[in-house]
Amino acid sequence: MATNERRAREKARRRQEILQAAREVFFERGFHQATVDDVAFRAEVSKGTIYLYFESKESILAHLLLEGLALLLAQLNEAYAAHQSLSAEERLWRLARTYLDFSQTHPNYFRLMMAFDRGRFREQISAELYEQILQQSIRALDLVTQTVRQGIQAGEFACDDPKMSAGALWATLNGVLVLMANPLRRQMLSVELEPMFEATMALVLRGLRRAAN
Amino acid sequence: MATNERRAREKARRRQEILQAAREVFFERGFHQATVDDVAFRAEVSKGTIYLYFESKESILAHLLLEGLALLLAQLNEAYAAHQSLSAEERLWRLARTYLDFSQTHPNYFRLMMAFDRGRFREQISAELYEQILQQSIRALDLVTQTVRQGIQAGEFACDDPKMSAGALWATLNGVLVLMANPLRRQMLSVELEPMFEATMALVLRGLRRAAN
DNA sequence: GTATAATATGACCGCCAGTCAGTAAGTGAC
DNA sequence: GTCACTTACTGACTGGCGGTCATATTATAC
Repeated sequence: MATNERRAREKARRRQEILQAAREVFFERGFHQATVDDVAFRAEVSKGTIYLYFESKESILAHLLLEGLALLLAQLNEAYAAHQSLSAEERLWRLARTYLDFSQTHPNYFRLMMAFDRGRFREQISAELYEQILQQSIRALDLVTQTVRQGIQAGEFACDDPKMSAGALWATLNGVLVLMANPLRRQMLSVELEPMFEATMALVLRGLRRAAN
Repeated sequence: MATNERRAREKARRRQEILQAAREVFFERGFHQATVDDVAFRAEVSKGTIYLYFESKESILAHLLLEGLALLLAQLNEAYAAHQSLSAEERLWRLARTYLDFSQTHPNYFRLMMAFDRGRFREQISAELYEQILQQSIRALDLVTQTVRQGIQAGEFACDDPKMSAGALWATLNGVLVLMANPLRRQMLSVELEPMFEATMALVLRGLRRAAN
């Protein structure tokens, strides 16, 4: 009875089609402007069907966020793996730049990530899904933690808690990216994203270095 | 014709009453859960009246945000003015701690601030109101910039762009506060807000100091 | 070919932000 | 006091949307 398998495959494909449609619609019109009917129309499916595959509008968004996280993680992993021979500081730079790059090439996914910790999202998706997303983002952070740890072992960095330092670094980058995402803010600070990003990274990494250096 | 004055006064009071009701309702039930009818009921006014005083639900929220910003600015100004004799680094600590303190004692206002740069808000309030909010937040940043500048002049800090450094510092604090606002994140990082905040500040300030130190 | 299960549909519901025709209260002139 | 007029307020109503469910359609099994 291979029928069941085929069924499962078709079901999965349908789900992907809906997700694809949602990606297009949400990214084109913005989550709040987009309606579930829009998604249904784009997916060539009735609205009811959407709800056979996802619990809610927010849940669809959450799955898109997971996609984005997977993408980011892949890029970070690549950056992490590719430069084992470099100094920890240089590798942190690469990781950070990968993140910056991601935020620029996939602004929609990035926006989703930044929105995740906030408000409704948390309340409107299932606990498992929520935790899944959190887990993924922790994985990204672990790459940073590992690198910091290696930097400490190599005597490059002077700090006693790599986890905390990694967290601080991560929070800092998020802070900069969010702050600078707003054109009017950039204008008022009269700085562009890249220089600000560079300066902030330099500042924090300087703080991380051994005093000797 | 003092009548007009009284009229204006009454109008202003009504407005304040609505704002007061909105503050209570929004903070109690959350912005999205709360309805305009709730606010109207609490203000003992019909829904229509609400819309005589505010353009939209979001606009009410924006005015609450302005309140919060005023409160924060007052506290920052106080902290800034009170410790002129201390070192720039110590004064940055005080400013940062004031901010941390604000985020804990007025979590609702703080949440509003963090939400401000994101999504709908920007799209759903008037351009003037939007810019007004931005201006206020820039004022807060200016206190930091001033302090950094003084630190440079005093030879405490080694950096060439106080504005950028202040921006970096500000972004960093925001990043930490947002990241650590989520209980599950704290759990996963196994750090509490305060230690993380301290560690991050220490890290950045270390980066700011003259190498000599 | 028929019984059964799996999928899909779209009219419908409840909710809510925002509107507007209508009402009430206040004001100034005489 | 009352009339004309302005200002302030009201709440029933509208349109739009997320989500549901009774019904229809299609596939499968025997």
